[in-house]
Amino acid sequence: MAKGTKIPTPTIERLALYSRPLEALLKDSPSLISSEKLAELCGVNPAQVRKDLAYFGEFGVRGVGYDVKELLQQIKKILATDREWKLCIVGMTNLGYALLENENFKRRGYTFVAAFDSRSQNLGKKPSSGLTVQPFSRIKELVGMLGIEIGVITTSPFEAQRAADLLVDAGIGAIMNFSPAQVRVKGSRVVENVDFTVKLENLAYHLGKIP
Amino acid sequence: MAKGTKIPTPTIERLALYSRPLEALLKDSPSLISSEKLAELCGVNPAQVRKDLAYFGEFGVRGVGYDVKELLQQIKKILATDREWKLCIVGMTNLGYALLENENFKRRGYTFVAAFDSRSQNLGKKPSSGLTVQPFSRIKELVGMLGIEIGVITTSPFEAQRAADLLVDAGIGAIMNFSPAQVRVKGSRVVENVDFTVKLENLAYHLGKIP
DNA sequence: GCCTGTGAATCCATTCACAGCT
DNA sequence: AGCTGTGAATGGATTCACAGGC
Repeated sequence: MAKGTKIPTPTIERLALYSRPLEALLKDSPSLISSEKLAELCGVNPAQVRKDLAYFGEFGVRGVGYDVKELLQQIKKILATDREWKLCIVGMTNLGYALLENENFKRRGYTFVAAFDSRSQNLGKKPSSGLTVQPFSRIKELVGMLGIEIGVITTSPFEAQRAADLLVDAGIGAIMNFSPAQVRVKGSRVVENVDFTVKLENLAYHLGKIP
Repeated sequence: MAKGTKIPTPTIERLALYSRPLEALLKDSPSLISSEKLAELCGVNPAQVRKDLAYFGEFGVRGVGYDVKELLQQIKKILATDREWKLCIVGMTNLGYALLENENFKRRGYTFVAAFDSRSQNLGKKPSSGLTVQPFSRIKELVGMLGIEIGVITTSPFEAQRAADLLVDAGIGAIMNFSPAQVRVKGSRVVENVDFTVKLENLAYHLGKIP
């Protein structure tokens, strides 16, 4: 596969998807898996699996399949999840707290090293071992000092844009926004808007049509 | 636009997106908006906005634009969010608790009427006014009795499939799964898998390529 | 003149089908 | 024989560009 090809976003998201069952299969042996088997576990098409992987190299053996352990390693390398990432949370809402303590994040090497809130009554609290809630005014200083790479926004929708601006100004690399307000940033920074009321509304739409 | 046309999922998700700024614009007057303006607020293409809306009718006036209030009403009707929906949470993790108390859900008419957990030490607690945590064994009974339409799974990945099976068996209409394990259900039930570690991994991928 | 509604054109992603390797 | 890697074919979704109505 030619280098420099633009990789489709759905492909990246599926790579993450593939890694879940692979992790579970690590203990099994023989640790080989076919594209058909993996596809079934993830609910996708086998050709899709092969094409996704082929963007990055030839990881399989024709007539045999993929080695589970090696494939997982390769995927982690591609996704850059073979190392620790430093995050901060902005907005100590219940959701912010839940993410801070989230086992699935920890397990994958996403570590929260700072927490911010704008409401003075929340400052100084310790929602997690070693973390003290800091005011927005310290975002710039701490993002730089601690080398924070990803900012997670869990404020109310009204504060989301301000939070994003502060993070960008602090030189953050990427933003994940959980508030139901689209945030816009200048430059080529990476932003994921994960508004899950949108997903709920998709469910409501489908349910509303049936009865 | 012909009736019976299959509506693309992205269109539904964007309709939800459009409704956010429209709600904020409700108080303004004159309460008119052009596809271009709305598109800009949501970060999409103006033609996209018009095409999305055209699937469902002619809501605008040529040469003028869309009436904010009426457009919002129409969108809510399409998405079936002009009424209350009854939900339950399965898995009283931090995330489960955060969703239960989530203002954005409440504001949009999504009401949690039951909460379940499998761990006996959590049973009987009252995470929210009027709600008592119930064992999995009561899912079937309560989903039927309370008329619960949407089940939200916030268990560990290891319990997610069992939770889904129990919900389906109880006759639930739709499932939203927050655990990082794909759940599969038989039949035509609607399932949304909202694994946000997948989104994080997308950010990591992009960040990993830059420096 | 202005902005919607929409066929046509383009772009992107998925699936098929088979050549190629073990 | 079996399963990967991939060009070709298909299927969707987005964008363009303009006709149509205020």
